[in-house]
Amino acid sequence: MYIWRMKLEEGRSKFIQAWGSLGSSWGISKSMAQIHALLLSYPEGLSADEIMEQVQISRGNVNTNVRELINWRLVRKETVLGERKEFFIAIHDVHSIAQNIMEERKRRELEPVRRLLNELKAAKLEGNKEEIEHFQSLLSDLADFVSQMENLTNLMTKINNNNYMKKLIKAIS
Amino acid sequence: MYIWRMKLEEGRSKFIQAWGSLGSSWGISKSMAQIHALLLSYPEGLSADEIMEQVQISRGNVNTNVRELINWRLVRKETVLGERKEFFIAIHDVHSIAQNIMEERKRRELEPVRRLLNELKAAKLEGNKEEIEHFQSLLSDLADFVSQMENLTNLMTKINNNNYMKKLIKAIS
DNA sequence: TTAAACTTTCAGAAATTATTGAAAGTTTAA
DNA sequence: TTAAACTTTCAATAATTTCTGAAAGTTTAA
Repeated sequence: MYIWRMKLEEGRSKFIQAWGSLGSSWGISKSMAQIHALLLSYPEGLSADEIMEQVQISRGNVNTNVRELINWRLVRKETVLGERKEFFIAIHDVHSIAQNIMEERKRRELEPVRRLLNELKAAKLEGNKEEIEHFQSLLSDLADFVSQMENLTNLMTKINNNNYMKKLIKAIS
Repeated sequence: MYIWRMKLEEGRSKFIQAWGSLGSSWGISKSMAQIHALLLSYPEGLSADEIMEQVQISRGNVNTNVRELINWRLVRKETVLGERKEFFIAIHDVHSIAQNIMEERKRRELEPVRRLLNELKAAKLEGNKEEIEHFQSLLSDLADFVSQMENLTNLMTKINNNNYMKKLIKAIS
């Protein structure tokens, strides 16, 4: 692969831009993904003004999306002694990032499915016998699938904290 | 849990509606998710007109989204002897569904990340030494994470075809 | 061939989601 | 207290995504 020279700032900015468009395909707003990329790329915390400046977005947008990143536990607020304003610093440990994203997605995506399936499973259906059987077997298959996904995300958490487990997974997969 | 009576059609329609809104949070268009839910709930294939009717969407929308479902390998075209029109039938096996969704997401989400990371890794960065070190260690951590996700999706494929493996996962997680 | 039956395409409209920016709210130092 | 420094909110607007429907394209039967 050809090697070229690049200013750190240029690399960072490429990373921020690219992470932003990737965010969209992950169902995350561009600004949120860009702020996250920016904060990941800095060892230390940045203020709202610095984020506005670097990502070129409004104050309101920074506020909203930083709050969201904090909800996802991907970013923490930091206060610096003698400074009035708040600083925002990313969680830098990739294992924690992965785990927090997984947990949030489980909560947002898997749990509503489970609720729906339980609701439908609880109903006594009336109509064509074969069609009902098909529909109910669909419901039960989906419920199994959801459980399996949950097992798998739990497994991922385990892997993250355990190098032996990581090797085991690699070996059997 | 209280048990109430419900017509099959009503249950199906609830399922379609709910799957549609879940689709949105999965980054899938509502119509695509609804069509998929409809087709999953029928043991046999449906024509474009039947889909339009049941999901209450336009012909163009059906055409676009059914094509997308076929790209994701979640639906197949079917022809019925003596019928001019095409029918669409869902893949009903939940393991295949899961596997195809995983593969498509891997392709769409993980691969672009890998490309970005490789591009940045290949550059010789110039600037503050500590900041560069931090940035590069971020890149390498992310690359590790991507590999681990890939291992995990491969593992999922294995699990699906192997009941022993499924139990193993449940046991260790 | 023709024309009926069907599928595909795509420009414009509608719906949804993200962003701005200014006003309101809060905290702190003096 | 006051006022400066900062954060939050949210109505209006912009950007993006999805959907419609009519026209163009294709296939098949006669």
